Order: sequence, then structure tokens, then C-alpha cells
Amino acid sequence: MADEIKKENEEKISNANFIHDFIDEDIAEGGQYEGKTVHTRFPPEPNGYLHIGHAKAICIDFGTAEKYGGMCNLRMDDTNPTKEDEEYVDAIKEDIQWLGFTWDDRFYFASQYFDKMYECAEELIKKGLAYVCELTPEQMREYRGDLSTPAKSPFRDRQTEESLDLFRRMKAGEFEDGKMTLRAKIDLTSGNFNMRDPVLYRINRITHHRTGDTWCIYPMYDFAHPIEDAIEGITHSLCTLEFEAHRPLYDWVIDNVTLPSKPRQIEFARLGINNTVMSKRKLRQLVEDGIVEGWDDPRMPTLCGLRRRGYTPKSIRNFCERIGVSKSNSTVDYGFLEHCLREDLNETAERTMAVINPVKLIITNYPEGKSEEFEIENNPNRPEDGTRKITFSRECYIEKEDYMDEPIKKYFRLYPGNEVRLKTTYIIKCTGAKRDENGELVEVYAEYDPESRGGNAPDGRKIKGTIHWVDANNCENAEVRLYDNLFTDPEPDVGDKNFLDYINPKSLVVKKDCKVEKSMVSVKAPKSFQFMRLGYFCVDNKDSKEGNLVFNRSVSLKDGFKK
RNA sequence: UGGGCUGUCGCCAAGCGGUAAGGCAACGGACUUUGACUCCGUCAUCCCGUGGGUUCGAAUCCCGCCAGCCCAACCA
Repeated sequence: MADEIKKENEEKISNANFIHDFIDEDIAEGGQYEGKTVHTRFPPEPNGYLHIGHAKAICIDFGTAEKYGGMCNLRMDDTNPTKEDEEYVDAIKEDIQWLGFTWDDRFYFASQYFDKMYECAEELIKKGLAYVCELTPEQMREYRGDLSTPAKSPFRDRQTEESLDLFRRMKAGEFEDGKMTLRAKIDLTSGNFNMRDPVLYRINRITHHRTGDTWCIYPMYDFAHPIEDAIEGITHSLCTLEFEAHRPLYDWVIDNVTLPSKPRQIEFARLGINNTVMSKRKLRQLVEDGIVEGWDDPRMPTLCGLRRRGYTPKSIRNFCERIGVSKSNSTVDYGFLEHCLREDLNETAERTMAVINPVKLIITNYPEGKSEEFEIENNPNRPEDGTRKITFSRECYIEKEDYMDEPIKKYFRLYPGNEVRLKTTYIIKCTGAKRDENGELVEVYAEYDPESRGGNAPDGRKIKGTIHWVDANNCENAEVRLYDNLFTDPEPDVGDKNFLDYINPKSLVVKKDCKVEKSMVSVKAPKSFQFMRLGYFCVDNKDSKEGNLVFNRSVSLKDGFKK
């Protein structure tokens, strides 16, 4: 009991992070947070698929609310119709639900608030805090100044009435795209470029996936986001580090527009992982260039890709929990994600025997035509998962790697004269093997010890090696896809590197004639197994069907054998 | 060169003035009908980017320096 409490405390300590510190301070201070429950939001732009980096944000957004007994909204941040599409909305919802988080009925679109945002914009104009600017994008860039030169804008002293009139006409569609913008009147000399009279609204005649052609002007993120948060009563608006320099503008909007609440923005470092890329642009390129099969290719760091690879929601949530939350940019080892998967699957995945590089093993002293049945446990770590029956006969399939003509050091599998145990059946002694004219292994021969049924020698002799096998007379064929890192370089996209130069040519190896236990005939996704001595494999959720089984290697088992 | 942020073991990461948690990886060893799992042990001993300062005492406070990241889209 004491141990349990101690463990729980340790867990709590390790789960603490600086965001919690800030929230604790806010709660302690009372003020605007008085009596409020913590309310966060996850605000993806529906312009692509979610990846493991988003999973971190999702875990932080939903997890923080959960920790404080609060709520987390799901909101599609659809303020730029140029890039967005409805097709991503459902995919995003599916991925979040798959991870196990729920937003109840709090599902929103930023576009729901377009009317309110427009009102806010007029309010700023009336207060003399915003003006209509007629600089072209090129001029805007030119006039922005640089690190040591302040910006300029010939329109910032335009009369309030004139700006208001122009803005209304912008909305009414009187001007062509790009002709005018609404800008906040803040500080042209600010060292923070986001404060040099940022654009609030732009004209863009594109049909919006939700509001259609109702609007031809759209609010910019920096103006829209604080309003969205305030309308929804968000107390803490958690986002990634690159928005740090936008916080002054976020606060400026909150302070200068009449809004129902004052949310606080807190930024954390985004997730980087070795041997993969995370930017939407690069992931898209992998898909469009045909380097991977699609967004859900099991090599992709997308949530649909990881799902197809066999990653479990629990493993991903554990991963996100354990990498912690901080403000320093970091790149986590891919091996850590794999560790989290192995940990979960070791606990839950049923064991089965499968042979990926099959070679026939003939037990020469075992009667032809004879067949025996053995009972084998589904998961030695979980007896409650029960057992299943497997058959054994004179011919089996074993891995080619489990035989050598001449053993290397510390090799304790099959080689002439050596004994091994065929998992749960008998101890066998290798008597030789046959190779074809190319030196390719064709058959391995052995004799079994009839006294060792079950795998134990009556004389108590120790058998060092145990190998897995599949009854050649009672098995199924399967395709097994062996996945590895998509990139050979741990950091394929840093510096001047072109990530496409580091594609791992062996990131996918397809094995067609694998042998699996008969009991696998009708397995269906989602379902993961441990192929004993090999790794964790899942039923492919797209291509696998009865008669054409397809398994994906999610992650290999750790291999302590040092060659 | 202006503004903002970061720098603690190979990788994450606690630490908030009292003398460096934890996880991953790695390396020993025990156990093992999965060379897995599990278990035990080792892994920052003049040290917390670096140089000074304050203090009885600093990774923690102050000053300087160095390195990295973000910002000059009518993207989010």
C-alpha cells in the first residue's frame, strides 16, 4: 500500500510541467480565473492529416483539462479557405477519438464566429485602432522595414470614417482580391515584427468549405484566434513555441476588443523525432512523389500511418506523457516510441508462431503421416488469455537464420550435431542440411528425442536454444511487410540537407511466402500479435483478408544476441 | 545587426539558494521452453553552455560572453 502511494506520488511528480505551474499560479491568484474551471482547446487547421506531433499537442490540451477536471474543445481553425478542405475534418476527428479523447458536444469551427470577428474589426476601426491599407503585398514587404529600420505605411492616418466605409465595401465585395487589407494600428517601430501594424483581414474570393461564398474577406490567424478562444471561454490557450512572438498581439486583441473572457496563451516546444520528418509539406511530398503509398503508409508518422503500423492509442499516449513538456526544442529518439509500443504489446498481444524466411525442417525419425496436438499458451505473461491447440508433424518450417553449417561464436541454434528445443514439442538434434547448386538452403534434417515430449529431457540435460516453428502440414501462407525507418539519417531535414537524399531503400521489405499457424486463417484488423522471437505484427487494416493474409511488422523484439 | 525563447548524462527530463530525481539507450549479471519479458547492478564522483560576481553555501540569484531555435505570409 505504502509502495502504491509512493509510486503514485512519483508519477505525479514526473507528470508535472511548467504549464501546470502557470495554471496553479492563475488559480491561486484568483482574479479572472476565480471560480472558473480550466478550459483548453485543440485547434487544428483542416488542411492535412494529424501526426505524432499533433498527438503531443492533443495529449497536452486534453490532458491538462482532464488533470484539472476541466474541459477541452475541438475546434477547426478554418480561417483560410485557400488551403482547407472538409475531407480532413472527419479524419482529424477520427484520429483524436482513436487516441481516446472526447470533446463531448464542444465541436466548433472558427468560421462560426466570422460575424462576431467582423464586429470586432469594426470596433477596432471605430476606436482608431485599425485602418484600411492599400499597399500591395510587394509594397507591404518593402515598407515593413528591417531589423534596424521601422516600417512605414502611408495609410495609417486615414480617417476612421473612411476606413470604416472602405472596410464595409471590402466586405461587400467592391474590391478585388489583394487590393486592400485591414491593419491594426500598433507600433511600426516594434522590434517584434508581428506588432508592426499586422494585417487583420484580407480579401480572398475563394469558396469556403463551410460558409460558401458568404464572405470574400477572411480574418488572419492572429486576429481570429484570440477571439475564438475568448468566445468559447477558453482559460488557457496552449500552443507551440513558434507562436511565442505572437503572444503580444494575442494579448493586444484581447485587451482592445470587447470580449467575454481573457484567455492566457502558453507555449510549449513541438515534438521532433529522429529518422523521420514532421512538416506537413514534407509529408505531403512523400505522398505525392509516391515514396510512400499514402498518408496512412505504415512508415509515416501520421496517426493513421501509426495506426496501420500497429501502434496502439495507449502506447502513443504513454509516449507523449513520458517525453514531458518543456520550452526547449528537442528531438526524441525513435527508439523511445518503439519502447512504448513494445511495453504495451508485451502486456496485451497474443503470442503466435510465424516463420518469415521459411526452410523445411524434416524430422527424419518421426513417422510419416503422424500428427500430434500440443497445447500452447496465448500469452505466458497473462495466463487468463488461455491456450490454443497447435499440431506437429514430420515436416515443419523454421527460419533459415536458425540453421548454420558452421556455428559462429555463441550460436546456440541448429547446426550439425547440436540440440535445440522446438518450442513446446520435442528436443531435436540436427543431422545435416541440403543446399541447392547456388548454395541456397533447401532442407534441414534432424532427429527428435521421443522421450522429450513437451520439451523437457528426461535426463535433465539443459537445452540452451528454443526455436519457433510452424507445422508444414497445417499452416497458412501470409505476406509479411517488414518496415524500418523511412530515413537513413537521424536528422534528414536539418541544415541544408534535402530529406529526399536520405530515403531508406529498405524501409519496406515484403516477404511473400511466410508461414503462420492455421489458427490465423480469419484474423481481422485491428489485431496485434507477437510473432515469437521476431517482433510485434498487426493485421494490415487495408489489404489483409481471408486467403490473403497480410501482416505489418510494428516493431521487432529487442535482440540481445551479439553477433 | 532588432525582438522573443532555449541551453542539466548519447536522447528526453526533474530541479525554483542547501550540496545533481526518473525514463529511454548502453553496459555487466540472475532468471528464462521467446537470445523477449522480468529482476538486480553500473552509468553527471573538481559537475548543470561558458567566464566572472553575490553568498557560509549556486544548476538554482546578478553581470558578461558563446551556441541553437523562432519572427520581416494579405499561412496557421
